[in-house]
Amino acid sequence: MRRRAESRLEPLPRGFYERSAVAVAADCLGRWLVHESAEGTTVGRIVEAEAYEGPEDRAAHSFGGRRTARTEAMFGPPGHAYVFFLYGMHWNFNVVTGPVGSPCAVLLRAVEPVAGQALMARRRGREATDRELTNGPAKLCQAFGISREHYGQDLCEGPLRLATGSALPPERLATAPRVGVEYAGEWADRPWRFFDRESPQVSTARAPRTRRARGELQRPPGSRLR
DNA sequence: TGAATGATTTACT
DNA sequence: GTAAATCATTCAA
Repeated sequence: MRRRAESRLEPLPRGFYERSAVAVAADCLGRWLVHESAEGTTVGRIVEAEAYEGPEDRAAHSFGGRRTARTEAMFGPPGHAYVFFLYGMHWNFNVVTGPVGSPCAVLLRAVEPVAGQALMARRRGREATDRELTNGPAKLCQAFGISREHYGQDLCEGPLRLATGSALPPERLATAPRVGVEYAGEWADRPWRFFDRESPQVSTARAPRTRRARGELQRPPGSRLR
C-alpha cells in the first residue's frame, strides 16, 4: 500500500516532456500533480489539460515566436514550469514541452484532490470537501500554492512535479476546443482540450460562445455529470 | 509613459 | 446571465 503510493509519487522523467504539447496534454491525464511546500504536501490527479503548440498556434502566448521575459520559460528545456499571472489576480501553471527553442506548453486546468485537502482548503478559503477546490486552472494554483516563485522551475527534480500516477484508460479520454481563445481563429477549433469525461472535477469554464459542439466533443464543456 | 487587455473566478440578479 | 475584481505584460507613441 505504502510502497504503491510511493511509486506513484515518482517524478515523470524528462522524456515524458520531450514530445508535442498535444501528446503530453493527453498523457497528463491520470498523472499526479505533487507539490511539497513548507506548509505541507498536496497531491492531485490531473483530469483536464490543454495543449499550446508554439509559434504557429495563434492561441499560444509564444505565437509568432514572441519571446519576452514572460514567455522565456516556454523557449527553455522541457519539463520546466511556465507560470503566468492573469486578470490581475490569478496564476496559471503550464509544463513546458518539446525541445529547447520550441516554445510549447501544456496548461493544467483541473485536478482531483488526492492528498493535502485540508491545506488546499485553507489556501482556497473553502471546505476540504468543496468540489470547487481544484476545478479550474487558477483554482488549482491557489490550492497548490503555485505562483511566481515557481516560474521556470525544473519539474524533474524539486518540490513541484508531475508524478507517475496511472495513465487514463483510453475510453475515458475526451477532447474539446480550448477555453477562452476565440480570438485564435481556426486555431480555436483545434480539439486540444483534453479531459477525463468521468471526472466531476473538470473545470466549469464556459465554452466559447461561437463554438458549438462537434463530433469530437464527447461531453459538453462545463456540463455536469449525472 | 500610458492605455489596453487577458489561457479566470466570484458574487450577485 | 452579467459584471466586478485587479495588475503584470505588452505594444503603441
